[in-house]
Amino acid sequence: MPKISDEKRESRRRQILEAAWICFQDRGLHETTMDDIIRTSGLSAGAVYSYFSSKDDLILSAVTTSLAGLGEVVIPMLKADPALPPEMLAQGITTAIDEFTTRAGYDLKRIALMGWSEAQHNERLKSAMQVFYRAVRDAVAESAKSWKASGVIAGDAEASSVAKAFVSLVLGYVVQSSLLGDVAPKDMATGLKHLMA
Amino acid sequence: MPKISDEKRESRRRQILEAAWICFQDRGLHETTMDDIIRTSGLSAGAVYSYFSSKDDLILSAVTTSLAGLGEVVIPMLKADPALPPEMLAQGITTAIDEFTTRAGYDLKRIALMGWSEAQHNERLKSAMQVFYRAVRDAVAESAKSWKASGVIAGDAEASSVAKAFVSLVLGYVVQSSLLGDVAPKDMATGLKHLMA
Amino acid sequence: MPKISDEKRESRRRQILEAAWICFQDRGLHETTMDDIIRTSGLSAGAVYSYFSSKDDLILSAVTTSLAGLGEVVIPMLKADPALPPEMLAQGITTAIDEFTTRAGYDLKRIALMGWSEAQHNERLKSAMQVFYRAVRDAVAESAKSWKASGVIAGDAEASSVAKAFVSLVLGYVVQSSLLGDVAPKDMATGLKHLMA
Amino acid sequence: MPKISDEKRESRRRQILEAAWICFQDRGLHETTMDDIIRTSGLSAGAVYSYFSSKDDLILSAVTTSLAGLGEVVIPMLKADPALPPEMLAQGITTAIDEFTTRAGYDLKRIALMGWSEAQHNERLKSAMQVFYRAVRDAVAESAKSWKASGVIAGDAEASSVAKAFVSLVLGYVVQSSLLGDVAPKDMATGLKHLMA
DNA sequence: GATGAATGAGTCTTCATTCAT
DNA sequence: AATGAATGAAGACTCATTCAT
Repeated sequence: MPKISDEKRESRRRQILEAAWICFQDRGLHETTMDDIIRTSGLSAGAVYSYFSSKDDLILSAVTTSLAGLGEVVIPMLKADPALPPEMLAQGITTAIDEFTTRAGYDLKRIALMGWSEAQHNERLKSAMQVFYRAVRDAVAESAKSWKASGVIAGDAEASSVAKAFVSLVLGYVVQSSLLGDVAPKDMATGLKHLMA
Repeated sequence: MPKISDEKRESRRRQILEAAWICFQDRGLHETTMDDIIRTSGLSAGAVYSYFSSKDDLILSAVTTSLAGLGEVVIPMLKADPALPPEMLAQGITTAIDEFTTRAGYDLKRIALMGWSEAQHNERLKSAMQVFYRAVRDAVAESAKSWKASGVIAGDAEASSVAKAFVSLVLGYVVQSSLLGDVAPKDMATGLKHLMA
Repeated sequence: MPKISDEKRESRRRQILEAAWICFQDRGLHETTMDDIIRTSGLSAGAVYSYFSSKDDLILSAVTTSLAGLGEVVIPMLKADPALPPEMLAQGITTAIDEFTTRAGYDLKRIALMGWSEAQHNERLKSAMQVFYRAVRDAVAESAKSWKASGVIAGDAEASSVAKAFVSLVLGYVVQSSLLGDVAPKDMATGLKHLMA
Repeated sequence: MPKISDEKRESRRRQILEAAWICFQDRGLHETTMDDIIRTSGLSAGAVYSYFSSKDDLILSAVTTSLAGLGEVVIPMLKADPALPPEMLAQGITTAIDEFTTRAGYDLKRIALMGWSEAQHNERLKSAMQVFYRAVRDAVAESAKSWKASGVIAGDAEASSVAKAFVSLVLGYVVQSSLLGDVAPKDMATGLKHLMA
């Protein structure tokens, strides 16, 4: 029995994660049953369990993997040199989120929302998410320093507060988009700009 | 035991809701069992079910009641005349949220977060939440018009985009507060002000 | 507090029994809840329990009372002198059953059927029903003796077997009527007559 | 544990049905708990539910399967050519019922009785039973035509009424047997013969 | 006598996980 | 390696009955 190749393993994991995303966003993290995911993935129960040790593991992986993918898109934008000005960054990040999260049949934004909720009483998930969001916020704080240096914002502004407010704007965009569905990246950009005028 | 008085009924409902809030924020909406709530409330299963017809009903009531209470605090602030300027409104609302949501033993902000997640696949809850958040956003849009009129923001600003951005800031505050825990109303106020400078 | 009069008590019992008949025939003996009966009767739980000590008691009373009422109609017919000939008796009894059991909103035949089923594992009810049906069968056996005496049937016929067959015909009429609904007393009379020709 | 064979599946279903018959006749259809059946079957809850989707499904299957088995014994007798004369048919069918229904530890006649009762408020069961009993009655009507043709009964007899009366006799036998327990196939045969003389 | 809110044991059913094949 | 049938603990909800008022 030859060992399965690494690519094969990776593609199987992906296949299961994809199934999990679909089910989770359809039914919620805990209302989704392992059987839902198993059936959607097209694999057997045993197979799924050989890739993910438990449902909790699958939840953690589903949320953090989606976050990591999003990070790959967003972080470079934050590290752009020269730093993008606030309203362009707001539009850029929210647009990137929209583009990255909107998949065939599901929307990872909603998975993120579910992850925040789940993290309230799941320490492992909470830690993983905190690492991610703190990294994002730190990168925004760096941008804030550039903004101060280049005179885009006041020189006595606190980078950390600016970063917190900016991150709120983005997180709130995800909430509004998932819950009300009538917001666009443009709203964040122009709204912020006018609020800033 | 002849007919119970209306106040008594209301206080019993409250007692159950209080128990539900504690359990929900501790264990999550679906990870909480009815037995958890029943035990925490100090009542019997039958009694709880005579006030709430199902767990779903209890989830809906727990989330919407907490939202309604919050609305009573926030809406007047939005309707203040003359309208509070943006950064003061941001600080005022986030402070009010903190004060209203922080209870003995639990934090309703986390219940809100769970509600957003649950609303993704619970239409009744989603509708109820949409009504609330749209009302809030509409009120913010009214404030935005005042801001335009009084020259606080540009005359050609779109009130709706300004409202969407502002609401994002507040919603994002709730997320950041629940997830990272290191944000204060002051951050939103000063962050916004500096972003606006 | 003056004791309630006997007529009043009797009419209350009747009221509850009537409610029980309606519910039982609608939902079945065990699928009917005490609350169904309580609500249908228009009385309070306590009131119903002051007339019937338990649900089992109510089931027993509902079935036996309906049987007793039926007996009052059927027994005289069986004791008619001179005895009615078989096919007229068959038609007479089944017609009487139809007339007695068909009430506004329910049909006691169905209650009888439920009683037979319940009696399979309810000894008290079984005994009560056995007393009734044996009495009926004994009366039929008496008629059979008259039939032999008057030459309507063979002189060497066994009255007990004739009675058993005749009673089967009547019981089977109840089953067929409740289950298939397309039988009439006339069918029993003419069917029997032709089978006898 | 790869796919189980069809025979294995069938035998497992049988095992559960057998357990259900035992419990149902002991305790009644609704007084029997799923746990009773589960324990009696020797399987686990999950296993039982993988063969029968609900208690209702199990009730329906228990009753209709027993009916179907009985049909396999009785229908050939009704279709015998030349047709058996009435009293022989009566004795034949009731004897077949006795032989078929009496099992080690339980009696399917009682299950039939419970089925009739249950059918009063269970439409799916009612339909299934109606199909069966109508088929039986139609076959009896065919026999009645033979009887007319061969002069066993009057030429102007109505086959349908004769069939209805005959079926009543058989159904009533089941009732009397289950309720009073002192009837034998012979009683139906001789009782009918003498009633016919 | 009457009321009806409260009790809590008991029921059906689900579902994460395992392991014999 | 893979399969999917089996497990059984746990969960939501019901309902006969009681008893404080």
